[in-house]
Amino acid sequence: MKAELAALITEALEKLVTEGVLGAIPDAPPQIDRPKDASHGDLSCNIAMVLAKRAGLPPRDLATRIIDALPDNTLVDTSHIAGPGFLNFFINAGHHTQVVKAILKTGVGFGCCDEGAGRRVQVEFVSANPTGPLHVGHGRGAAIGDSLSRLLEATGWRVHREFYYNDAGQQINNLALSVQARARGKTPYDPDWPKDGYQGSYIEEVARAFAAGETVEAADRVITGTGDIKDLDAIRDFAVACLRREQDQDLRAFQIVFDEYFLESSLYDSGAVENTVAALRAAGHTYDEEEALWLRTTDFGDDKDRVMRKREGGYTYFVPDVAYHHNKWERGFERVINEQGADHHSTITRVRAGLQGLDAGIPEGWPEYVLHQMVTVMRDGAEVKLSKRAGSYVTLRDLIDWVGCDATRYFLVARAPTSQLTFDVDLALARSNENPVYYIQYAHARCASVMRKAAATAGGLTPEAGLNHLSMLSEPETMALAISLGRFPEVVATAAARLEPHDVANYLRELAADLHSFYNAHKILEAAPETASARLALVAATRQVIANGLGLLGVAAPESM
RNA sequence: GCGGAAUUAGCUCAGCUGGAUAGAGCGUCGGUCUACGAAACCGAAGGUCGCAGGUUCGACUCCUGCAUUCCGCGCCA
Repeated sequence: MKAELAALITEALEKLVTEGVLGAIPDAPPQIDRPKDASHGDLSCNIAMVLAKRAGLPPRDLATRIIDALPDNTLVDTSHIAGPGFLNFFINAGHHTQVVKAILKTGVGFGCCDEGAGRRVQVEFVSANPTGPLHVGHGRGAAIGDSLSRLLEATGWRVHREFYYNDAGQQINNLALSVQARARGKTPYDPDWPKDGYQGSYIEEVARAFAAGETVEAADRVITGTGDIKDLDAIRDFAVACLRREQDQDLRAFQIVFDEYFLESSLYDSGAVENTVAALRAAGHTYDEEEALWLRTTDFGDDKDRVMRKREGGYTYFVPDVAYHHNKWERGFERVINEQGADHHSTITRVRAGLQGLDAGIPEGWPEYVLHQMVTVMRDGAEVKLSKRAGSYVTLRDLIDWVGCDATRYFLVARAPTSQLTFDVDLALARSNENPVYYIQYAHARCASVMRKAAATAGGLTPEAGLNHLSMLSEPETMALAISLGRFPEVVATAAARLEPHDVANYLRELAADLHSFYNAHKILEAAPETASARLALVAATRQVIANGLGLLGVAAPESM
């Protein structure tokens, strides 16, 4: 609807250009807003104020000229000039309700567009190292990353979901040593417990399984424990498989599916790391100093240069990081979006600097990043800091066990990633209007219930029949609901463009409120037949949009609760 | 000290990339079930948008300082 109006206004501007009132029309399409105040119409435009100076006319005079130049159309009922020069448009009521037809016809596809045109985007998220169960921070990353992926798919992108992990570094070594110590019957309280060892009780389970010779099947590997507690390599392989399986289970419980698990070790095996170093050297961005090899990242906006190869010989972690992202580029992803915790903020400059240093024609702002802030968990009015199994942090599994997958996903994705999140367990558990996820799901179930009732009634009331009587829809609550339904495609497009899934959550809250208001104000099935069928069509359309929206968040849309 | 994020109603948060009288939910107060789902609805009260400048027709939004909170700042990952 916005686009239609923008086109009309552009046409009017073109006419004013030929009349010599304006020099040239602006490059960008006119900005169309939805005013908060209903008396300002359905849509408004600020173009007269924007162009007033260039036209050499007072904004209100220019506004008059624009309105007069507007071509004949069926979209706009009336238009007014208001305030300093706003154009306010009242849209024909029929246009608002026609969206019901479009929704029922398009179904699950309503809200989607082809902005991405099948281009490929990779979304990397979670990327937890296999040293323990996923914690709530990973959960936030999982919820945001998956929802982002769904939004991109809905807007025409081909999405590749990827999970990257370090399967060979010092942290993994600590993991192996911890398991070995547990296998030898030691506890974290013993004096010879490994330094920086992992203390959670899950380590004990791994040790027991290894000793018992169990076979572990994870999403990307299968390993059998040898039981030889002196063989650190065997323990390492087994422990990694165990923790990967643990995380697989967490992700499955959270309804997240990845297309690919990418191993850091593969970058060494394939020679990608060595090739990256060689390329950076060849491009002349490196130098030797104090027996180490440095990358001149300050050439690319970093505040100091970074070591690539340490004095003792190994590479620092950011070298494989650069190799990994070069690999992503070579795989042909036009866009790459990395969803990470904000504590990894400093890697952005380094990775981008490394990629620029390769002189491979990679754009400066590539890859894109979405960073989320910390999550704290509140229960019974106090912060929860410990988990039974993991010890030092609250796990994603804890949250899912406490409040369920739907509420966990909704709460973790409903806030802007940039703001710190307090997860209120008691609120997420509440089965009342305190709880937004149930509020939205209830709206969906309510629609489904009305539809069931209609289908079971002898009168033959169907949403399809209602499509011929949409003109019966007229009351304020009814129109408000129809208008909200019409916003959905804009919400999806904006949320995808800004990489902000929480827009969808907010929209659904508002849509559910509109549905409930409508429902309480007007009888549906007991109205006169034509009105009843039209309202039933509106309800069916609402159910569809709520289902589509919840789908973008990875939250279920129950038929009954 | 440097970099990033945040600061909006008692609480938790939105605010459509600069628009009109700053919005929700919870909580508080007051109403609505012989009713298609009351897990709902309707109404009321509640604000110096952290502070101070600047940019312009117009600032919660952009710029510059300052304050406070969180996160980074390793030849760890």
